[in-house]
Amino acid sequence: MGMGTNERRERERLAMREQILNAARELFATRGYEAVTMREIGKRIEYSATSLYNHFADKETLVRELCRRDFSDFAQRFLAAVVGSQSPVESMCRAGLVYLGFAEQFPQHYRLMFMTPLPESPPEADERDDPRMNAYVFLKQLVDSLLAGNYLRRDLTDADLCAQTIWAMVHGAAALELTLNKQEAWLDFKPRRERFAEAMRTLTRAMLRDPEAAEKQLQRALAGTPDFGEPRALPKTKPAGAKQTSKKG
Amino acid sequence: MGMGTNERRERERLAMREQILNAARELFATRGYEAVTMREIGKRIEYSATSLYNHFADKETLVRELCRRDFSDFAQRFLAAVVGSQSPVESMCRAGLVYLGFAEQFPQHYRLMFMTPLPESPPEADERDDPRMNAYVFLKQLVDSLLAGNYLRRDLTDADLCAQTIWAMVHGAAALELTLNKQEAWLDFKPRRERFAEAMRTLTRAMLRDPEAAEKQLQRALAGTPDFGEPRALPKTKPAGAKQTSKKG
DNA sequence: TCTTTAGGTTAACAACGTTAAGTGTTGGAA
DNA sequence: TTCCAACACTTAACGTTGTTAACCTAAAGA
Repeated sequence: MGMGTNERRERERLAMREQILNAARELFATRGYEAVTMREIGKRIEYSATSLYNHFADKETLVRELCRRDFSDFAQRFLAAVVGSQSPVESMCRAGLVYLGFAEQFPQHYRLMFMTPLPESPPEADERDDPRMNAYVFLKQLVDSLLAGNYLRRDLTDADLCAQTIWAMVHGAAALELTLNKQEAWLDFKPRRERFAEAMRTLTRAMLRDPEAAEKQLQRALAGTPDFGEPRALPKTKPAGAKQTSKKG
Repeated sequence: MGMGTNERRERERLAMREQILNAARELFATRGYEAVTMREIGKRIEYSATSLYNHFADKETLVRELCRRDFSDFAQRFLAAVVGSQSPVESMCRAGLVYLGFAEQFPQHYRLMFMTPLPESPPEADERDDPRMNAYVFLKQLVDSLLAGNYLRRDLTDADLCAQTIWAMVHGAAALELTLNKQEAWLDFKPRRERFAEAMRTLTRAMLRDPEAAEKQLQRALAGTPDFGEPRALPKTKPAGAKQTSKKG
């Protein structure tokens, strides 16, 4: 007997791991990384704080595993957003709004993913080139198709430079608001929808050969994004990669 | 006798305050806010950590005072950069490069100023509307002059929206690099100069009526910015505002 | 039945920001 | 001169943090 014992233990171990991740996700997403303590995460799942260290080397690797999943979730939103799109220009408009919508709906995730310096965590081989895992790869493919279709201004030839410019614009529009989170009365910060739309318009007007046509696509994309919604936490995720981040791997 | 006693004490008190600020500035600028401890700042000036609390309520207000001065220094760089400028368009190009250059030269300061959520510190009355203290006011005045001179695209009418779009673009270009600080080999991050130039080109092409003329101004401004230089710490500052941030004010 | 091992616990550590309590020194008043 | 109050500073200490060490306990395999 005891044949399936190891399997069962492995299953239980994985379940515990998921419990930790889900509890941590919820806490981090509402109060931010630094404000959440290991003891608190432990209490949430009715374990002692030290037992978390059986599954994650430290707080940092715990949050990195969450980020890893979020990056994957993030990338897949782009893939989903461009299905049915009729031109690369339309895809670009939709993708931009997906980016901005993500930052708005999941601000704490966004903060961890793009506003906190990552400590030495180069993506795994399978994450590096897969647009389902790495949104930058998706963006670059999109720029490639814009280049191939001669949609871009003639002097734009470097796909990486274009991709990074696009990224910088949407990141700026998203991040500025997260830093100035409070309603700073003196600033007259414009409503998100206006700022996001103008950011996208800036990109299309600056980079595309036919900005007028792009304006129509942008309006359609905006209309198809009914509302960005309230900030919340990402839903729970399933193991996915099943990576070994544990100490006792 | 002892007539000037109080004055002398006040002077000594202020000198100590400056010592603390200068030590803190240097430490924060090289290792970042969180990595620096109060004990360490104290040791640097050969005092105990607790004596810092005679001058600043806590670590947070200490760093905020540094930020306050940096904001002022920051704003004055813009004023200095546009003297001799022959058109608002030229001013815009120069100002953009000043912004990006600042972020590059003083990355830790930039991080504190624009990438860390500020805790409830509305600017003082004299900082709110003075372009020497508040760079946003400078930027908005610049946009106003662009609007007044009919340099902007006809559908751009809201000065705040324009200013915030410009800000978002340059912030994105600057901040992305600070988050991805390591040379992430997989990303093929373009050299700063290329990315910054393209960010400015994006803005001028998207917002100005005559992008071709702007391109010339931009090239001139780029040529006038020989090199962004290496990251370092801001030089020491003099009391300036002489605000009372101390506990025993 | 004994041993090993995985997975949990409580206790403890070092470091942090910060506060409390104690120590001189100094300028002015009696 | 003597006393006192204010001040600048120091050392101890507190409460929390992330993390490690020491211990326990139940279950699997011999």
